[in-house]
Amino acid sequence: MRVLVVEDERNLAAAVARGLRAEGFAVDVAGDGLTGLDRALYGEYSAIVLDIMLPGRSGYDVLRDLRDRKVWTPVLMLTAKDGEYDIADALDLGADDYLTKPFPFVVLVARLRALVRRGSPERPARLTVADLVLDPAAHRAWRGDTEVPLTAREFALLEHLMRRVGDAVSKSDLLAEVWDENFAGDPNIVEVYIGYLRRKIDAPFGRRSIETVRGVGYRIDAAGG
Amino acid sequence: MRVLVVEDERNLAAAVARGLRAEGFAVDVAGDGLTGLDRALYGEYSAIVLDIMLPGRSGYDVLRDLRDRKVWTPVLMLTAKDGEYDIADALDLGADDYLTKPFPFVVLVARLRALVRRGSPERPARLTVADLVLDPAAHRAWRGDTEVPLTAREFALLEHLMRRVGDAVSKSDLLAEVWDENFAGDPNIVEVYIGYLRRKIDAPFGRRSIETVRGVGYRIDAAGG
DNA sequence: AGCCCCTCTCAGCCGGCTCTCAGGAGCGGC
DNA sequence: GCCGCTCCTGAGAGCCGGCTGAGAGGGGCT
Repeated sequence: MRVLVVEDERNLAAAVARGLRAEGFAVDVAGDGLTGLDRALYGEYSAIVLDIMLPGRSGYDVLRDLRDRKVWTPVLMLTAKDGEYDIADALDLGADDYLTKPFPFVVLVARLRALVRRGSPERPARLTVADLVLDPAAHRAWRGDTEVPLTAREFALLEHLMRRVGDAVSKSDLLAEVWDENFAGDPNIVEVYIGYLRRKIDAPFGRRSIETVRGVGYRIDAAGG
Repeated sequence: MRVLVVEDERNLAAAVARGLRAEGFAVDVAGDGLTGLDRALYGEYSAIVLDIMLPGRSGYDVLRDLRDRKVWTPVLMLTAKDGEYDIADALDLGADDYLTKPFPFVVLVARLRALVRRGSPERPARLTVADLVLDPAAHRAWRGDTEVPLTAREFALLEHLMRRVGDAVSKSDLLAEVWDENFAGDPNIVEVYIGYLRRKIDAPFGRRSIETVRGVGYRIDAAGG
């Protein structure tokens, strides 16, 4: 679940990013309209949080550009209370939801989840590979009939692998999309989390669904191991 | 994921090639417009990174030639800042995206990924020669119905030969593209790995798909041996 | 404040992949 | 038949990639 936050107030942006990450989203931040537009065009996001008041190019303009270019990623607009900008215009332009600052963080999360769920109706609500089932909206996972509790990070990693069933997904890909585009830490973290996942969804069930493709990355097989 | 980089500044070309390889792309480099055009015409690329300022034949010309000949591989143009060349012209000619030098490497990667995603929505087909099957995305190989486990190097070598079915591929070509452009070690390594491959995909099945072309290199025949 | 859990770092271990080397086999030329 | 060159192959060393346990840091909840 990848989210782009376009917000120039650094403190707010950082707080939102931190919070969303804790909720299991992968978050990119853009500090102005231009970079925001750029990222939105070339990244693959489940949703975009877009401030209206932005230096350079307003949230309006960014949104219009996006829709003009046939990018239909769900957009949640952020507005200040003063009402200089009209939220109705934004909705006309193709925004999917909005929030007035200041807002409780949990509301943001709830709306985002709703957006993501709505925004891709053609996508099945649940991911299934063999007897592995993932419900991204509910954030729950099952192996057969037994539910398996996963942490946010574990869940994001498993979701990512399951969305690309059959493909060998490179470690750098995983780092970029489950962690952060500019993740600077030890790439070993991926191995660590693969290990956690295996101990939760494989070992107790005598399975082996996550295969290591040495020198390349990891793969979940359609057969399900 | 195969990418062609057409760039005359050797340092930049090498740096880009190295970086992209680390990101999991297979990279070919051409140092001038003519060889660039040649490769683009006869190679099978997911995307092309094309500098505009090139000796011999400019990136413009290369792009025009390509499009004239109905080659629609996504092209990302590189321009220097001075603006002697107009990027609008390039886009008119059928470029898909552009970057102004100098650029952050991550941006290049992101744009390339976006290009590849847009440009080839259907999953890249499997490579098939007789009953030999290779799935580059999944990184798996089969002889008939039985899967054959290959190491990263073996896989790259076989993929390379299969992409040039029927051609005799020279040892130096293989060294440059499967190993490294500036590979310094013993060229005998190719023979060694051909041996490994034969023992995995041929010997157990009583086949002989990799033929030695003495004094030239190796060839996989369309008939499949 | 105290506790717990999640996340991430670090270091050590292990297996096997990659590569080197050298001797032998095969092929072609004379 | 002999010689030279190319290719093949077995053995083995080194190294790298991946796995794991231990533990620190931090945030949230009680």
